[in-house]
Amino acid sequence: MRLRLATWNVNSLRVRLPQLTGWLAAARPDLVCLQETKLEDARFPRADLQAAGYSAAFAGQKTYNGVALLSRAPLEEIGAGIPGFADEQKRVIAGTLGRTRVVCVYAPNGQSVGSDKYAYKLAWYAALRDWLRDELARHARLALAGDFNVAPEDRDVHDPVLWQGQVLCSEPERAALRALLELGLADAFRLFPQPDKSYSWWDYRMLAFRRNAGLRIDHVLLSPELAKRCSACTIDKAPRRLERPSDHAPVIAAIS
DNA sequence: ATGGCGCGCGCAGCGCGA
Repeated sequence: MRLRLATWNVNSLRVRLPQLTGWLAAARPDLVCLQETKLEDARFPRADLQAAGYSAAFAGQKTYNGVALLSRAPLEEIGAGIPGFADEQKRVIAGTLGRTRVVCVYAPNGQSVGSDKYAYKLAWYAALRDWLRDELARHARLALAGDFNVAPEDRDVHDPVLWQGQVLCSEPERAALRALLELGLADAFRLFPQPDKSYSWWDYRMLAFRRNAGLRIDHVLLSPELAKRCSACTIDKAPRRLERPSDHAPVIAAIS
């Protein structure tokens, strides 16, 4: 099994489709988790992606959220949402490729610490953890990838003092992410030596990308069976340099 | 710095993202 697994928050699939197809041709991933497609399912560009060599499974809605899985080989056991967690927001889609289970997530942003959206974020994380515990029991080879909207540690934050206690960096959010790691999942990016100041998201404002004022909030988490087969994990900053980019860069993991 | 950008919606300017 050789698998190149990627995740990318595209911030509107309609706008980013040309960049996505260009990136697919250049990076040649086998499986891609997309977030913030912002498309109803009837508007999903299935034919364009088929022409690019990928079948798709998707769960979308107008304007907000929306997730998809792109795969060179057919996916099975496709399911949207977290079972038992009623949620109008399309944030989760899962599928199985051979013996590998892939769960694509777009975690809630949380808006600000203490807000209703922050409470929803923590409840969503608790439901995700409970479900993943069962999924991991069923699938030794499991990848959980997406936009987690949490920077795990201060080294994942360009200015930890500025961000201390803020949404995306607060201790309850970091604890929620750690609870996933405590199920046995490994942060693929940290399995390898990485450059300092590696981030996956940069604000559109304040020349943040040029200043590398970013956060690492997009992650690929791997079960032990996949982690021991993982040979690399990198953030591809090239798409963030294009005209009209997504504010997120893709993260790609190689599994052998 | 506490705005600034970019998206969708829809046709003005707002809600939202992170």
